[in-house]
Formats: sequence, structure tokens, C-alpha cells
Amino acid sequence: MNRVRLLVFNAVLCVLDYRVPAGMTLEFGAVVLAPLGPRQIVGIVWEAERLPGAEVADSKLRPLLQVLPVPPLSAPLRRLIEWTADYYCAPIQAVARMTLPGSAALKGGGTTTEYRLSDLEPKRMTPQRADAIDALEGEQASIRELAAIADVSEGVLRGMVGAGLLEPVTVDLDRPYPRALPDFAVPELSADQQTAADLFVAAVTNGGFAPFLLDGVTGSGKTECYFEAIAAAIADGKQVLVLLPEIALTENFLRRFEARFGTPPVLWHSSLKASERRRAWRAISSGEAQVVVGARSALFLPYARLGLLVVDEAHEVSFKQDDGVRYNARDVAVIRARFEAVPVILASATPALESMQLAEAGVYRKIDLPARFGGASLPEISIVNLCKEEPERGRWLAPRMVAEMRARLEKGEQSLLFLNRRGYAPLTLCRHCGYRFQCPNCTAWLVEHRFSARLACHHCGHEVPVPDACPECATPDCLVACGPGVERIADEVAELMPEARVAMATSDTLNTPERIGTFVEMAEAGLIDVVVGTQLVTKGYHFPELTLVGVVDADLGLEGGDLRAGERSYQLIAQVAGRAGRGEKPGEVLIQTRHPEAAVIAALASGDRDAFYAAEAESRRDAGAPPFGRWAAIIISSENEAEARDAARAIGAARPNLPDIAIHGPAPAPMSLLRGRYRYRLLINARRSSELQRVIRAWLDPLRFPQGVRVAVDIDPYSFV
DNA sequence: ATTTTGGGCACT
DNA sequence: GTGCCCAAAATT
Repeated sequence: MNRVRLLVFNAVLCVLDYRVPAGMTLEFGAVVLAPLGPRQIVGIVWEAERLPGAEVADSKLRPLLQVLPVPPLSAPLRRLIEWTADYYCAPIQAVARMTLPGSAALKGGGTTTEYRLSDLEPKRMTPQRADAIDALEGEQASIRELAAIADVSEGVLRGMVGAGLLEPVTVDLDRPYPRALPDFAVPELSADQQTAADLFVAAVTNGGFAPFLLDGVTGSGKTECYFEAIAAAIADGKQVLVLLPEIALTENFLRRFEARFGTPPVLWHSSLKASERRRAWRAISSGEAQVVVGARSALFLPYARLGLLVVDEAHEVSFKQDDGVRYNARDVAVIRARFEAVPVILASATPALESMQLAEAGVYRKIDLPARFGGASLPEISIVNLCKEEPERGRWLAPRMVAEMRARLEKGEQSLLFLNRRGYAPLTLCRHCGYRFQCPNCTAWLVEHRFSARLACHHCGHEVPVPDACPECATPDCLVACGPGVERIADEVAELMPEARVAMATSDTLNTPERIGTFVEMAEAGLIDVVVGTQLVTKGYHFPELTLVGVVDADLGLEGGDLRAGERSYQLIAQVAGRAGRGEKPGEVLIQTRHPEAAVIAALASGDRDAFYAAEAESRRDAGAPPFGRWAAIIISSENEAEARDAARAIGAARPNLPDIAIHGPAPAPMSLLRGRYRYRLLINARRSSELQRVIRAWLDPLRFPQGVRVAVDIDPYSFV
């Protein structure tokens, strides 16, 4: 009797045994189609001893239907899936699901029909058709995508297909990508860069696990260094994965990549269209995709010949996924490199404390790139103490900030104001009765967006038009905006310096590649005097005339008691400071704060990064926080408040009593209502040596909860909401 | 998660 | 007995 154990993508079933029909050959990792009741499901053939499950009698087993025509998942990837599920207390099938595309992409082969403008002379012309013909010049895509591009209905385009104005083109779904050329444009490197690049290249050529921490200030040329490692890998026929935070912001990165290798990389991110996702997945799993640039979800794909992993901006908190499987892509990338026996490069100008500690402990090899490439000097940083230099009433920019901006304007240079808060004002209230606009689905104020005349929740997307009168007391014109957002700062600049050309750079204004492109072109051409932006502006842009960076509120990120708040503030401000003086002219940075004595601010002002890490390490040691101790959170949520509370109490009642593990709660989470779900939370603080995951599993596994109650475990949480 | 089943109940 | 609704059981 030939039986196999499958890992199936089903929340409850997880493990199912099947009979192998005569003539079917299987290996571990094979992706197969199996019958389940009247349906068919996809499963992965797994080592039975690694997937615990009750033995089912041979007589109950049904035969597998077929082996799907994709390469089997490799042993290192299977071990990575097991490790991730184990470490993050996540269901293994939820982790495994991240490696496979939708089931259609597993079937292989196939074509799709796209459309483009034909040469035919239009007989009947309508305004919509004229618009479409204008907008679709040079485009080729599905009807739906063309309709989005031209901003006309699909009906209009179908009519044009009928009239022969659009012609169908049959496209191979799995058409190959253009080849990246390792020697397309080999750059001149500085001595420091060359040393680093040589080390990376040697590590790639030799193979084997080799973790590097590439530490270099903004503008020191980290990218060029690891591009050489990429070149070595693809010259060897190996694949490379480059993980980046927020893939939408990589226009600049892609241009640099194309300039170096002659073609763009294969992209992987959440907003790929189904056909693009499928094409990329098949190229990745077949080994044809040479360099994949992706967001954290690209980490679990089944690379056929992985030779190098790069995590750029490795300190970024967005590598921590906060829904579904709560993993940290930076940490898992190092584990994957170990299982695959390949080098991994973590690149950052402001590495996470955890990474610094691992480098100090000798686990990572630390490579420093001290100088700014091209001789540009680091900006001068000074502090504006808002307690002493107060802005005028109702304003947020201190007189010194305004004076410096005016000086830049007169010289024809640019200023950048950084405030990590979208919209006009974070809170709106009624002057008459004190009513505050709150999100009905979340524990959060509604943020006024004056641009779109709406009040919006930044957590769930809830939006209402700004009303004329207070909804509580019906007093007209009584609403006051409290606190600043970037829109309000932009207004303030426009009032103070009416002659200045002000541009806002937030995810609300720069939400398409076209808009980003226009913004960058205008800023580079000197058509913008002042940029007011959120964290969107902290990386990637290089404006030669930018000589002043103003941080509007350096204390903003320090609120909320998040254990990484200090580090995150430091990183954000250091990154945005790095925007100043990247050209010929030296840059200056002004930081507005009410707490100039705070460790973060003092370290920024003195430029003493080591002092910051030392202070941060000490406060983490005191708090038992990583890397000295460990934190975990259990988050219980339900649409029904009583159910969530009862489940949280049941978990609290079953808490283990152990000497080296402290358990706090359950208590309502700081955001006790999020996207319509009531949330309770327990926090667990443990010694580094404790077997935290095993304890949590033994604690939660026996408990059962009503349907609708979700219990999520967050190991090494970043967000404490 | 999805599908099947079976019990309880109203109605013919 | 039949149809219908909903909860419980089964799915390998």
C-alpha cells in the first residue's frame, strides 16, 4: 500500500493522507490535486513524520488525482515553512499557502487575449471613443485594464472591438522575461565600495550561508555594492531575491537597476494583476527569473536556484507583517539563507538594534561604508526647542524655521518639511459642545482631509464628507481642526511665503507611478521650492538643490509607548535628514522638538549614532525587550464584544505559571475596536532563554472558542496597538 | 472551508 | 409522509 501525507490549504484539515495510484511517481514537495468529498483540493506531499496527524485506515484512503505540472517545493523551502510556522506560532498551512499562486497558475500553459488600437479609420466617433483613442496610444492590455487606463466604461471598449477600432492580440501567459546582463554597465566604485563588493562577490561565488550587515549612511552607495553581488550571482546562473519595503516607491530603484543590468527585474508585490503574478511565479519556480525585486511576500516563493538574498532598508518596520502570518521578513530572510546555504545582505543606514547586536556578537559580518559617495558632505543638524522658540499662535513652524526657509527661497534652493501625519488635522471637534469625530469601526479619531473635503479613518478606510454643522448639537460652522497634518503645514507655508511653489508628497497625492514621476521631474527641474511630506519622502529621492530639511514634530513618533518608538523616530529622522545636501551644496537640518533632552534627539543633534544605540540598548535591557528579552502578544478579536471578552478571560484563566515568563492582561487592546472587531490582548514578557513558543502552544492548543472569535499570536511584536 | 446528514417542526 | 431550517458531523 503506497500512501502519502499531504499538507492542504484548509484551516481545519491541514493534514490528509491519500493513496498513490499505480503509475504515479511522487517526490516530497510535489504539488498534487486530491479529491475531497465532491471537490478537488491542492496539496503538497510532505514527510509524514514531520506532520503529526492521526493514522487513517488504508481502506479510507482515496487515490490522488494528478501531479500538477510545477516543480516540487525543495527541502530547504519545506524546512523554512516548518520553521516559520513553529517560530511564529502560525498554522503551517497558512505559511505554506504563501509559496503557491492561485490554483489557475498551477495548471500551466495557456494564452490570454489583450487588445490594442488598430490602424482602422473610425467610422462613427463619439466623445468617449475619442478619449479612449487618445489615452490608449501605445497601450496593450485586457479590456478591463484598458478601461481603467482610459477612464471609460468597458462597454465603450467592447463597442470599439466590434467596430474594429481595437484589435485582439493573443499573448502567451508564460512568455519569458528579458535577460538581465551582469556586465551591462559595470560602475566605478570607491575603494570602500570595492572592498565590500569584493567580499559579497566572493561569498556568492563560494556559496554557503554568509550573513552580512551592510551599514552605510544615506548616499554612501550601498546599492552599487550589492548590485555587484547580484551580477556575480546571475553570471553564475543563480537567482537573486531583493526584498524592499513598500514596493510602490521603487521607481527610482528600478531605474538604477535597469541602468546597471539593461533590463528591469521581475517584480513581486501585492498589487500585481493576476496574469502578471502567474507569469512571475512560473518564472521564479522554473528558475528563469534571474532577479526578483519584491515586497516581503516574495520571501516564501519557490526559487529554483536561489544564490543570494538582499534585504534593503533592512531596519524598516514594514518588513513585519501584522495580519495573517505575523512574520518579520528580515529575520525569516536570514533563516531562509541558512536553509538554502546562500549569502544574505541586510543593508541599512540605520540598522535595527537587534541587527547591530547580532553583528557585535559575530553572527553577522558587519561591513561599513562610511563616506558619502561623490564627496557630498553630511548635513549639519540643529535643534529648535519649541518650548523656547514658540511658533505664532495657530501655527506650527518656529520663526527660525521660517527664516531658514525664506533664505533658501531667496537663493533658489529647496526646502523639505517632514511631518509623519497625513491630512489636514488629526482631530476635529465641535467648539460648541465638544463633540469629537470618531470612527464607528475603530478606536480612532477621524482625520480631516481638506483636499478631498472628507473625514477619514486611517485604519479601516471609513470616510464621510465634512458636515456643515455639528452632528451632536447642530450648531453650524462650529468645527475646529486640532493639531497639524501635512496639508495644514502646506497651507501655513503658502500663507507665510505666498511666492513659494509648495508641493505635498504623501500617499494621498503621490498614489500612482505617473504622479510620482511628475513630482520627481518637477522637483529635479527646480519647479518646486518647498516639499511638505510624510515618510514617503524619507527615501529614494535625490534632489540636488535641496539644502534644508525641517522636521516639524520630532516628538510625534515617541508617543504611544511602543517599545521601538525611539528607534523608529531615530531612523525616520536620520533618513529624512539624509535628503539634505546630496548635491554640491551642503545641507542643513532643523529639528523642532519639545524634548531636546530625549536620547533620540540628543543623538541626532550630536551625530553620535553609537550613543543612541547604547542608550537604546540600555532602555531595552531594563524593559526586558529584544534583543535582551522576548515579547509576545495574544490578540483576541470578535465582532461581538462579549464573545471577545469571554474568550480573552478564558485564555487568561488558563495562563501558565512559570518563573521566567510574565503574563500581563487580558485587557482591552489600545485599539479596542479595529475594523469593526472588538479586541483584547495579553502581553507576555519572557527571558531570552525561555521556550516561549512552546509555552504559548501548550497554553492555547487545548482551548476552543466560538466561531467568529479570532486568536492571533504575535511573536516579537512591532505594533503594540 | 465546504458539503452532507439528520433531527425537529410545521404542514398536508 | 414531505418540505424546510438549522446544527452537527464528515471530509483522507
